[in-house]
Amino acid sequence: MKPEAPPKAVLRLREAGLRPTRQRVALARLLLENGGRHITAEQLHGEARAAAIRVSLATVYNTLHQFTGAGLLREVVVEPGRSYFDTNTTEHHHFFDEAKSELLDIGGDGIVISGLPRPPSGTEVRRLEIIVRLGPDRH
Amino acid sequence: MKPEAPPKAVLRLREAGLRPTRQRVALARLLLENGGRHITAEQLHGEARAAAIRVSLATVYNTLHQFTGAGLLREVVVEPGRSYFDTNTTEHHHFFDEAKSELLDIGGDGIVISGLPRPPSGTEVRRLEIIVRLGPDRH
DNA sequence: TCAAGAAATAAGAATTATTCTAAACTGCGG
DNA sequence: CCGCAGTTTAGAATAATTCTTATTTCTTGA
Repeated sequence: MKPEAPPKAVLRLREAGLRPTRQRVALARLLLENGGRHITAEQLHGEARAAAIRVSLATVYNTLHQFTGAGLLREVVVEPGRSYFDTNTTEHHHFFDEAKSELLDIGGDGIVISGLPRPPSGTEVRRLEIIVRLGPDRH
Repeated sequence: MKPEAPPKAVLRLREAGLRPTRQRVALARLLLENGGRHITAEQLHGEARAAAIRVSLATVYNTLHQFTGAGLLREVVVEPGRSYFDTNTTEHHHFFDEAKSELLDIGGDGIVISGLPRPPSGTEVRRLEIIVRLGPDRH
């Protein structure tokens, strides 16, 4: 008799209303136990395979979207034809290095935007994102 | 003898170093003579067909990218799997209505952002974009 | 005005990321 | 331990975009 304490990932999933299945728990571990990541579905699938987690690519996509819906992840779209998922769900922004196709967080604290018009009637703001696109320093 | 003055679109293309071919001139007219548009390749192809311009989808894609490279257009990426091209190349930002999949310009004047960190070394800022994502007003 | 070479276009195949489908599997309440 | 709703899977399907190759069209210079 050893009443195992449920691992943290299992609790996070339950709180989010998602059944803690084998693959969701495994993916949650990869994602949520290493903060500050920006990862594509293919990359996560690769990491899962590398970690000997048997999970299909379709499930990786499903899971990423479910996590996003549950507020565990944030989807970031900066390149045509590819989505990144950000494990940082607090208010923040991004640098995007176009040469390396790499996202970098810009902490949300201390950033102030003034002069924005109010949204058109019938709509309200869901999220405000700043993307600072970077290229190689030409000098 | 009637020494036709070259239409404006032809001049714009020449300035940009692009040969004024039949299809480029036609697409330039559709795009540049109606300011403030946000259009996808498929949409532009549709408009061209509607205007009885015979042009292939591949050429529409090529042309949009060439125009973007030449600074006549700006590419805006807000949705996974689809690119918009913006005929407004002045400094400005966007509302994105997620329900209608529609972009709206936010004039760049009077918008001030403070508190941004400087870019990582080896890189420099190519463009700064603000995207304000909108959803239906829930009340 | 014409010919030749360079550049551009078109049609369809190919690619890439993602979503869908239908069947097999599994966590969980009873 | 049963059963079923919710999940997962493999592979097919889709959507946007890019590539390939042959053909066509600009431009230049004789």
